[in-house]
Amino acid sequence: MRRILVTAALPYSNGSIHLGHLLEQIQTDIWVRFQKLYGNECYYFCADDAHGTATMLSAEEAGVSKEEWISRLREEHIKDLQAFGVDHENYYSTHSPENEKLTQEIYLKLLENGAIFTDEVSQLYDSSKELFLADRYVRGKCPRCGAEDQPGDNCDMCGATYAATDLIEPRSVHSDSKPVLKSSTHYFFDLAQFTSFLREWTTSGTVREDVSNKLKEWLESGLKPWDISRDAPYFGFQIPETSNKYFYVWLDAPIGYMASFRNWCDRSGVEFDDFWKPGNDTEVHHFIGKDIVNFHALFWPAVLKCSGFRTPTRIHVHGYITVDGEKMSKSKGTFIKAETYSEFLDPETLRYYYAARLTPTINDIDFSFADFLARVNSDLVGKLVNIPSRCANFLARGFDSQLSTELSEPSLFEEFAASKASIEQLYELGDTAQVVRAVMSLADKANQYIASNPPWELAKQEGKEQELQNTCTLAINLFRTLCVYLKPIVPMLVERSEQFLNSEPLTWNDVDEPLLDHRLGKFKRLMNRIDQKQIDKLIEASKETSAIEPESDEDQITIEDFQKIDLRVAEILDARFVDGADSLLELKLKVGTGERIVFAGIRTAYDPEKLKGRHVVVVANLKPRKMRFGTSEGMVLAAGPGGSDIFLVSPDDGALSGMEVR
RNA sequence: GGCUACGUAGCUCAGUGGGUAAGAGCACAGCACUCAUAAUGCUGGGGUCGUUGGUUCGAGUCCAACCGUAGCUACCA
Repeated sequence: MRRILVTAALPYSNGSIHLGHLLEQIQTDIWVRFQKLYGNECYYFCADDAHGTATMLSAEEAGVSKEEWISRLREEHIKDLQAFGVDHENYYSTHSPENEKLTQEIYLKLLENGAIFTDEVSQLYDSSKELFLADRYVRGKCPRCGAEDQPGDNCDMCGATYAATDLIEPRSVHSDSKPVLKSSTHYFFDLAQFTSFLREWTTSGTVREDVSNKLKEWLESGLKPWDISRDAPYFGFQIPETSNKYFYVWLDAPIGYMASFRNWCDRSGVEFDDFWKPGNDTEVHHFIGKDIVNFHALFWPAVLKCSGFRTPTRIHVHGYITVDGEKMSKSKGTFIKAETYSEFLDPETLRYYYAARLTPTINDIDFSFADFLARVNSDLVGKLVNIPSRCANFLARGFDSQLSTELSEPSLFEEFAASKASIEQLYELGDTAQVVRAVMSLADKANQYIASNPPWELAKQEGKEQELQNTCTLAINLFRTLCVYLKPIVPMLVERSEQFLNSEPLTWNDVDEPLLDHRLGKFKRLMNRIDQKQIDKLIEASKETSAIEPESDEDQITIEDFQKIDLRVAEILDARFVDGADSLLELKLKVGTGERIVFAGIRTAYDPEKLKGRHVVVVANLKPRKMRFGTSEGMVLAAGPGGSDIFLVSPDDGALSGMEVR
């Protein structure tokens, strides 16, 4: 049995979890769940990355303490990740006593081993804010192409790279003031001492070849000292024996992996040293995005090596996420937060889609809504869930949900089991795209089997009862095998399937032994199809209101157009649920002297009892519309994206039913 | 600008050390079926493999240049 410690990169304490974080967290979670299901000892750790200038300034802007700020975000992050079934042993924070202790211990080791030195650095300084400015926080005209408002490291317009001091008319983004050059002592880690170690380490199977090729550039152009200190004010850990120097956030961030683990060791009984001291046969795996390879595959192993810890077993690097072919955009509604996603769509659909797209390469992954809809509906609902759905009834009706004592075609069951070894390999490599393809091709075979031994025909024939039961038994067993294979990817769907199978939680080796002579649970719908409308709502809700683009002429209406709409104040006389409608409430409205019935899609946000007596605004001359539940004679106005965020428009006190609104 | 990757049917991808006539799933069209969430089964159309040039008896595969996309470029994290 392997003993494996796994980490995903630390989300920064400066914003919500979004599709990008989820790609990595889900990828890692799938890998970990596979290892556990397979029978290995595997632990998954993460944390919020709390330090740095950005969190410090955000807290200040929000008017709360830094501790309050990061603790709020951490709570939110944990909640979001749990909704997507991401199951960490511990989700900690880099701003923790364990991390401070480890960071200082490691620093002192580096110092003791002669890898730390100091040097004077002159850097742009915002004297009104009394803050040294990272290149990112200085903007000005590009020295090459003259483009306005470019950051201090490279130009977004022409791609030039330069130093912040080269910018024309530089200004601090914090105060708009002109920065001045100021000198200060910085602490450096002498990375060059580890050149030959890193050359060896990066080419010994710890990273894929494409990643090590990229790292060659760093190694061959000569490793420079790494600046690991920042001047006060800075949010981080203070460097021992200094009064105003702090550790750069990227020094303590990866140490946060260890700290999160140590914090958990203290309550779980697992030995910290088993995983972090050299000479053990345990494994450490980091999952990261391609943007932070240098920190994890150069700085981090060198720091570990120098301070007497073991180095990672493997660094798994993934690409970036784009949405419909473009970078996520707040104004287009493609900057999708975890919370918004889970409001409109089943989080597990994202797990499946990501799994279907993830390979071990650093290629970017495009979240294409059309592809997403098609894959989830066609694969999970049309193929997989369809199998029990088409057999369960026959077993329930004729056989009291009892499986037969033998399989009609054991060879087919064995064929499914024979994929086990190759699927293991694919999971281990992180090629879940191929796992999904392999499993879906098996699901096709299961459906073909049913089509060529049609239960609905057997059910009509006298004396074919045994054959019918056997056919359905095999189909259910094929489904069960597929559940085992997909369990790391869609654990919640498989859990519902386990309830139907009326069996213990499935384990990897269950694919070898069929479930026979066994009573199934009641079959319930295992998964719902995705409706395009849900996606539309998700995009709408993700659009930031402040990012609304100005209307074009064609979208504008005249005052005459507007006057055609008869808006009236109405009093809600009665409100009640509509049977069979998930989102509708039936409202009885008093508009002036008349009464009318309006169906409003506000059930997810309002309790009918609380609506009685309330005044709202209604479109009074809307053509009545026949619905399944009755005729709706108007429309009440409300704001918001939907779900629990619907806000009825009400007049101020004093307005009377029937009054015109204009 | 430099570096590392990527570019194959409408979409997502597979194409082993260059070698039969470029594959799969989805989407689309036709047929069949009606157990199943308009699910399933069978059949079919669709590609100058980013562009140009080169190496070779032979190139999607190797080389070069160019175009496009992404990331990095050590002080964003």
